[in-house]
Amino acid sequence: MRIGEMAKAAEISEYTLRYYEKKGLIQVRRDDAGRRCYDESDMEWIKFIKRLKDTGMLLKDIKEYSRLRYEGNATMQERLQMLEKHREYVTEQQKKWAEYLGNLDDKIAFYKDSMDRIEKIKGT
Amino acid sequence: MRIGEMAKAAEISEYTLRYYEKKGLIQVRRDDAGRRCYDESDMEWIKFIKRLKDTGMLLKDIKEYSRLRYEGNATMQERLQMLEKHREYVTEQQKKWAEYLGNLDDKIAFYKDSMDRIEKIKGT
DNA sequence: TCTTGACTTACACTATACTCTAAGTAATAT
DNA sequence: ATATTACTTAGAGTATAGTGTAAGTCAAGA
Repeated sequence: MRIGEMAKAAEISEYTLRYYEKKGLIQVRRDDAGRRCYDESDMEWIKFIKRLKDTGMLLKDIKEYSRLRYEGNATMQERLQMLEKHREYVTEQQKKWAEYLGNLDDKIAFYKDSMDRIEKIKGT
Repeated sequence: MRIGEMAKAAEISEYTLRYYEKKGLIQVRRDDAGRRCYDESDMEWIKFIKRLKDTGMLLKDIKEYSRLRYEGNATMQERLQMLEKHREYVTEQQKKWAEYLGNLDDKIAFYKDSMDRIEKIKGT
């Protein structure tokens, strides 16, 4: 798979794919002409990067995880630790969002109530 | 309350307070010497801005909400609509985080299982 | 062979959100 | 009176994460 195909399949721009590679997040094989060749494992890895990023992991941390991943099985323990730490972060974020939803609902209820009162006054 | 005090109370830097004001998110009264004077209602507003920001609302959208807020009661309907739209966004984010937590747990389980297998092989 | 299109590189530019500096003013403490 | 501190402004600099451009290479079809 070359870069254009990969970009479409993974829903990520070619620019971003090259950028991630330059940053050290992805390592890609080249063909004889020097063009990037992606395979299924690259695809999975890119999708995983997207999830890490979408849940607030910074590229510099994803890069660190990536480095360990390309080092192989010996780094499994470390990677597991990173994921468990990130898991904590994710559950914290969930709490935050739940709390915020409560706030927002209160605010919305308050607005609705205020507007009802205004309507009532107008009606009298 | 002057800017230094406000910054500490709201846990936000003086730089950021000035930046938000310059951007049009906050409108602040000045004293005779031209210094910013914050009151309790500013405090509440600033805390609300922080929550909007923490839940992914862009400053330019917060600015729009702010503009309506400073315009007074006539804009309540519009603000309510913004909040309800943002509420949708927040619940979507919650779903996303829940889904991601599932993925992450699978990945963690997979790592743990892989490491157990490696241990077993070593043991034989 | 020529052209088209997909690729390559290095580097410049953009957006978002701060963060800091420089130069100056005003109020307060010694 | 003077030094210190807290403030003021405009504008520059930083971090993060892309996004786009320019110049050139390579391969495949007409």
